[in-house]
Amino acid sequence: MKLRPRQQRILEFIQEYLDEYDYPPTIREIGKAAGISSTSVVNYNLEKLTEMGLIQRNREVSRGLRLVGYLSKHSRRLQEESKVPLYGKIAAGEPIPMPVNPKEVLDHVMVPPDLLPKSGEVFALRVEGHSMIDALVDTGDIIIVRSQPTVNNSEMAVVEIMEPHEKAGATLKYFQQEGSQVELRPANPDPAYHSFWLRSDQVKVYGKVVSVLRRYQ
Amino acid sequence: MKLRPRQQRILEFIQEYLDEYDYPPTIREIGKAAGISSTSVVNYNLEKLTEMGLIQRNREVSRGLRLVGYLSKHSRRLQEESKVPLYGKIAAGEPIPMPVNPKEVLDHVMVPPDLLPKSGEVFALRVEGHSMIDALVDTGDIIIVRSQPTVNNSEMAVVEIMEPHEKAGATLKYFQQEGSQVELRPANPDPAYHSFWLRSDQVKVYGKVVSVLRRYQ
DNA sequence: CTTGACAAAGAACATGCGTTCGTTTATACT
DNA sequence: AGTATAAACGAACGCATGTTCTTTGTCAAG
Repeated sequence: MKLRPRQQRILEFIQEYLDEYDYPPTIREIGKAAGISSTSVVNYNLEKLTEMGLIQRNREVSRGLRLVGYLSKHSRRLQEESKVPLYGKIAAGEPIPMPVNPKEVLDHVMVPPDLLPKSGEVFALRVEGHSMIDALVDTGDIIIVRSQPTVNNSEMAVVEIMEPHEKAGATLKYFQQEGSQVELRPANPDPAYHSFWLRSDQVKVYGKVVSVLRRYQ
Repeated sequence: MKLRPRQQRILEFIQEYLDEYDYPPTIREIGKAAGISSTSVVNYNLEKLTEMGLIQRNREVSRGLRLVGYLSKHSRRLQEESKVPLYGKIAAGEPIPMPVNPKEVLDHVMVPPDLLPKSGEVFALRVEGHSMIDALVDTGDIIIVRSQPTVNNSEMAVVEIMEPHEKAGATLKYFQQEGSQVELRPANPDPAYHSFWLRSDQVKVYGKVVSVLRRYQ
């Protein structure tokens, strides 16, 4: 059984009404909002919605209905605020081609508000590789990145080495700019990891790392 | 103006009722719950509560009241579940006397559910010191600890070195037990940091580290 | 064309439910 | 004690609101 437009409208209205008043509407209020002149028609549709499990009713009780799965405005805001999109993996090591750009959201990560910047867009990435191990970031960690087109020197940044550079791809490194030269510096004493030096126009900055989450096991 | 017991009871009842039905009670339902025989008395008290700003009313409307600051059961659960008590600082370095025991809650930390273990009590500590730097944990980090009386070898643990040992105090170390000997091993190549060897009865285990949160700046 | 299920309408009905009012009982102040 | 104010009671009132019943229109199946 599928939802008719009128029933869709009724559900919408109930939600709007709950958001505004914190208690459910009466049958007549629903009727008015959905352009239904007769209370019996509203009742009829509410019964259908009940059968479909979308609402629950308490008969003989004024405003005796609840919207299944309804979250208060407050709850929704709370939940939405702490949800950060996870775009994919970031190489801490050799740059890997990575779709930071095509903002394909693979998943969402809940992040407590204390770990988010006061302003700005943020996104999350899962770290792959060991180049930033001395910066206390390693494979498996989730980093929270604040989107910004530039970063200050010595901040940990998500950057992309642009085509046609042979090392083209995105990577996580310390960022250091001297004139038009940019150094992308790893944080690993192992000589296998080394800085990249590039012209600033070969590097696109996605943002800086603002926090790190790690789960053991 | 202060709350009379009867008014307290009314507020309680409205909350309970909302938790159960998702819509507010009628005056008569309130009266019944609060042992008030007359609807006018309920009305009288609701007016008082409105003056005090504890509820809001829409006159002439059935169930036309809202509880100021009410959070749905669902919201409260969501908020409560992710709130972890912060007991204080933990030494990653020389043990410091620390009140892990007197469960004085200094603060609370919001922790996303993905970073919490499926079961068990957890608490949070702020790391002080550099001994675990090779384990990617350093000063300022927040560790989430699962309370448990024992840990497996090579797990990162919060332990207390018991009195009357000269180094008595709580500390964060890798835990390694061989027979009745316990090694508390730091993760810092600097020789200034070194393992402690103790008899197992000189060590009390508080729990193991399950996750780490870090905020830059 | 007829039938039957579905959707909608309108009216009538029966409670549900907030309001009002006259009265009575506590509580506090002088 | 006397008076004013707050708190509580019970009953009556009336609009609010859910329910039920009859009727009408639509549309697809037989």
